[in-house]
Amino acid sequence: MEEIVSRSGVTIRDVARVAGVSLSSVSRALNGGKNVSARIARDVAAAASTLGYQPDFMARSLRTRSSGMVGCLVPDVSNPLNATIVRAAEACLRDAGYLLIIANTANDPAREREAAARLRGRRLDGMLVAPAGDGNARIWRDLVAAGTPIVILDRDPLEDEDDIPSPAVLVDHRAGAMAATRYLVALGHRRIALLTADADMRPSRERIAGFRAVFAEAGIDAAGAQLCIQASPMDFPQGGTLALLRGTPRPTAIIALGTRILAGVLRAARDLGLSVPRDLSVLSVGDTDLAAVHTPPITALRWSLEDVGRAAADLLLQRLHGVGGQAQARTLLPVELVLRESCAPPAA
Amino acid sequence: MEEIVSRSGVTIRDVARVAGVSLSSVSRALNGGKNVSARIARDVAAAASTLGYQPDFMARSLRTRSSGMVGCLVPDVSNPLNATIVRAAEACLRDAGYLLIIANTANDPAREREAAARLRGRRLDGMLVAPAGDGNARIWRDLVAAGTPIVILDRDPLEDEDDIPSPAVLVDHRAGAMAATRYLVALGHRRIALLTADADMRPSRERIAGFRAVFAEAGIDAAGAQLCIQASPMDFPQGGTLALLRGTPRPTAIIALGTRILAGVLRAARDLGLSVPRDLSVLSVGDTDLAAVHTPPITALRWSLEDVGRAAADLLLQRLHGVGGQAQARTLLPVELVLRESCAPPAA
DNA sequence: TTGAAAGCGCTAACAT
DNA sequence: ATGTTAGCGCTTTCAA
Repeated sequence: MEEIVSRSGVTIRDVARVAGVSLSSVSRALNGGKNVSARIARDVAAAASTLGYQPDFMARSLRTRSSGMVGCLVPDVSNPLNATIVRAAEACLRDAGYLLIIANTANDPAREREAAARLRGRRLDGMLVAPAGDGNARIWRDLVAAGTPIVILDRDPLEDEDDIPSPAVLVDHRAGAMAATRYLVALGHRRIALLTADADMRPSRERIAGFRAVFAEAGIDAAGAQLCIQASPMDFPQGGTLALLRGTPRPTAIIALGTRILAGVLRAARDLGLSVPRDLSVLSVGDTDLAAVHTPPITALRWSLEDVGRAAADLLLQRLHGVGGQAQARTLLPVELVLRESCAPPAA
Repeated sequence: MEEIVSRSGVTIRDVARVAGVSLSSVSRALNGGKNVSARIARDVAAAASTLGYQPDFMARSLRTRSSGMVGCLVPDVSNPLNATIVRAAEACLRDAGYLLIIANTANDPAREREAAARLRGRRLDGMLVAPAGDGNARIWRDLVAAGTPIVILDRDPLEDEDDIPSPAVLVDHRAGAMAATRYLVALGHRRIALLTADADMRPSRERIAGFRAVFAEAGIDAAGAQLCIQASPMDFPQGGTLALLRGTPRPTAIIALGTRILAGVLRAARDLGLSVPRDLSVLSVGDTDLAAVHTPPITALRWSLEDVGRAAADLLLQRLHGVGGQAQARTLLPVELVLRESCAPPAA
């Protein structure tokens, strides 16, 4: 089985010539394999491998109007959470023969528009997207209308002209936040602060809603539920927490939305000489090394990022392969509360 | 300036018809703009925007033999270090009009081969790659030989047939490791363990070399330099460290190569009731939230991942745009020692 | 300066 | 079952 390295530029024509058959026979043999005699199949395979033939996807795409590529728009791949999602999605899509194209949007609608425009001419077969905001829904709706299958990642599902929501992978942040808040309330906390960098995206919104719902259902004075929302000047987590913890009355527990925030909270607590959990209970939304390894280890809300990526890829593949009709257009992933040592009853 | 949303399928032909000019004039007007009268330029622009024309990159690529895409092969995007590099590179390349395609190789040569094969037919204009090992050099050399510009990320540079090494972005891990080791030695440590999950890739190799070099140059008994290399069963960091710390004599300081390892070390120290830095000094190679926020904060070796990504993208763009000849084919990035509170003189 | 025409490499009718 | 032909949408000679 000899193999000559292709110096690029071996076309289907060359294969046809070497195999002594027609162009289309080669195409058929190499693709479907339908309506191809054994002899031709064999000769073509031999010729192709001898020449080191590699089909040209550009040309193929031009004909078939499908690129074998899927776009992925995320706020920021360097965020470990997103990165994990992307990796899982990439693995699924790769196995199905697709290439993943990533574009960072920095949660910036302008960037997102730009990316959408740039991807439009590329004939992407589908998109995984975490939209930056609602103002931008139009650009996605356009893509949807143009027939590009889209799967939304943990954001509000878009609705098309017929009010059919696009497929989406959602995480049950509300239930998670409720579990976390209930846990703190059960420990005796009545002044709980929730720190977040945004309140607009679906995940934060849902968490905040869950947080409030627990206060309401428990009949606790809602004034105890402090919301600290602060679009991020770089030092927000630490600075914001310092301010919060210096206030009176001080919250006895803090729910930190995200690794960044958690880091700030822990730093601030240390700066103030507050001991966790004796002086302050800390609960992280999102489980990372930082939470798991910190001293003391931080109780955290966790959900499977791999599952998010996988589910998104599956939903998309389902639509790409046209299976299952409209079934299972939505996936809701559970959130789990990982009990560790950062929460305790408030000091009397 | 009215704008009608394209329902996809607006070709250059349509623009030509609407603008009342020929196909080629549109192409010229839209691209170079050379040899185009002002009138035509205006009419074409108007028509294009009215129709919401988007050039078809597939078709264009077929003609020009360049896809406007760059591949990026990394072991694992979900590793925050890689992810940061990827993000920085993506930003640079995007600004230059390129799309980034990522492929995870899991440091697995087989995967890498597969990815290389899959990307070959796509006419990628270039590649950023962190090769998984040396056995695979051939597949890259083939690509290089076929004319695809490649930039190596923090791995041994490949050499082509004429022994010209490929462009590469290297981090000065050896100097970093030396600085770290010297620091510990200066504190009085004589039994220092270096924990790593691999010893083959360039970064680890260089660090180990630096580590040993310091022992040699200081004339310290090399037996004090304990190397703990362990390809990762999932619990290696913790388990391996436990074993190490139970041994006699126990190392008084540990250098942890990577976040994963650091997490394991910290966990193990906690399990054993060892206080950092009183009973054990810990130094992290690679600076992350975990190191910065831990109690106590961990002294760490840091280098700019953004710079790695940016430098790689720049090197590649330089070659893509054919500027600068062969100049500046190599970038060596510095490593910095961030002093924090996890290292102290060993207990007497 | 502009237009006509020839492909890029491939797939998919359509004949045979 | 196999071959012939006509494009996919674009850029690029080559004439005019």
